[in-house]
Amino acid sequence: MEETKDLIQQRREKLDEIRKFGVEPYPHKYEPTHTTSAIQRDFADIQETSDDAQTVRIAGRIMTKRDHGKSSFAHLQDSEGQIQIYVRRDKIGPDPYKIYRRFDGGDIVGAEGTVFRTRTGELTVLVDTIELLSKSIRPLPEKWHGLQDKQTRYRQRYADLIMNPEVKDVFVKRTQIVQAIRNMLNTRNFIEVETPVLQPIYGGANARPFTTYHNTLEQSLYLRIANELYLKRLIVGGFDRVYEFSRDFRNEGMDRDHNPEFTMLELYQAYADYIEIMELTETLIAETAKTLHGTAKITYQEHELDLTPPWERLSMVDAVRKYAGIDPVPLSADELYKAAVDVGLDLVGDETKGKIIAELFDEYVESKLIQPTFITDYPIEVSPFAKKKPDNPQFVERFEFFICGMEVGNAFSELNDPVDQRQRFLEQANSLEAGDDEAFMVDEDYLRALEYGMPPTGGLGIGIDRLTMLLTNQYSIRDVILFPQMRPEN
RNA sequence: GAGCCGUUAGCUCAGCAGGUAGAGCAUCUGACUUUUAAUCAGGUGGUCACAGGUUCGAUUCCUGUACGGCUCACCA
Repeated sequence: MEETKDLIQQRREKLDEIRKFGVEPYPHKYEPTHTTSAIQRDFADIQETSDDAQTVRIAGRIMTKRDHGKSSFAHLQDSEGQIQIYVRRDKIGPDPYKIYRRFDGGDIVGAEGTVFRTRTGELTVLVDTIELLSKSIRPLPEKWHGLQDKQTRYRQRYADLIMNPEVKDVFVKRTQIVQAIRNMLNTRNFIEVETPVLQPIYGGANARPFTTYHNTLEQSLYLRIANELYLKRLIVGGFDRVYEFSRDFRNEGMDRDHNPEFTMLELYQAYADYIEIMELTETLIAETAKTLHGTAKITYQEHELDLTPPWERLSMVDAVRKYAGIDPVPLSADELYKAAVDVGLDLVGDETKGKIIAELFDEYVESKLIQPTFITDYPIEVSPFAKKKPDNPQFVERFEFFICGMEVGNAFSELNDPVDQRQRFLEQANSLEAGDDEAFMVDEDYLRALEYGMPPTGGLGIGIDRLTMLLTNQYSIRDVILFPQMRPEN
């Protein structure tokens, strides 16, 4: 980049000078004996320098450097933390010290020495030898304020991770969340599988897809918006418990809790219904929180949350009654329409009763659900893959769960009646024809699978990014995705 | 897509009722062998996001564009 040419030029000159000393600035390997945190742990009791001091070898990035003439202090940072090193000319020799003087903040070095504690009490490695492992020619951000600019932090996540250790911590936790869930599912005899990202027919959710093209097949393909229909094919095939952490892609807006590509855990369990899945859900999430924090009570922004099961369960109709002040049950579609418009809902006029209930819920209920809450029994119109309730075919056995006003997951008793499913597909196809660009087409192969017979099955999807936001107290989805989607810089 | 805000040195930020810019840190030179935001002395570094307009003169005022942030809309 042109703007830092001068500083980069300076460092390239140092690079040349280092080479003139016969030192290769980009050697091939180094063998550390300790990480910084291992030293902090193993030498916690040490007082001063001792003659039988154990030699350690560490490797890391120089974060600060304080030269004092013939000696110098610096902090090295590795993947686990930082440790101070103390470099003395009379220890390492005059020529190595000249080379060391050309090291900069950002350089990656290996150092061997003994551990002691300085006058001010900081555990420090007194260096016997130090060598350059990789010369940095681009200056790091300032040490005190670090890197603040969000744009730079998202675009140059590497610089963000170097400068802001708490960022790295979030992503370590993200991995731990996935790992905790994986362990629990494996223990429960679920099998982790992989299904196509490139799909000839997209489905399993209402969303606009990304489209791509396969040259050899000479056909359009879609990046999956969900993997639901593939996992259920596997249930048909006899995998009774399957799951996948699925990177899904939706060609829609971006905001605090939407990124065009995101990760969804989907799982399917044969012979379970949505009530059983509800129990699994609250257990999975509470246990994940415990693995991470040792407790199911967490803080998210200004809210204190208790994820301990059982969570509140509220039917969508009850929720609308409670929060929107409208009881949809006794009302006709027309009456409900009028009531909804009266409270300020913006409707076109051709909505069905179920659609209006769902709209009322989205508008007046969702944001009020702070503590973890299951909302159950959705209108059939908005749930094309869920089984009808036996006692009321206008509603389905479905739940979503909300925490801090955010939808985190979605589940249902899976529709396994192939005739009913075909009918639901046809309704979607009609909507698509009519211009609903989030509806989807008939998936004949999926119907064929159902025709072979799918056991009664409960299915669940959990937004891993949003769950990570909650469990790591991050305000934006961009802070739990390493490389969030951004417009090009230029 | 709309509204508001932002973009000034490598980083973090000031500044200007219009008169072509400052600080701290980083960097460079010198001093300094237990410092830690090291210290002391001196220096370098800027197309003030980009393009137009108003003006004798614009980094400053106006308009547009780009990128970002927040809110809303859209959206699971």
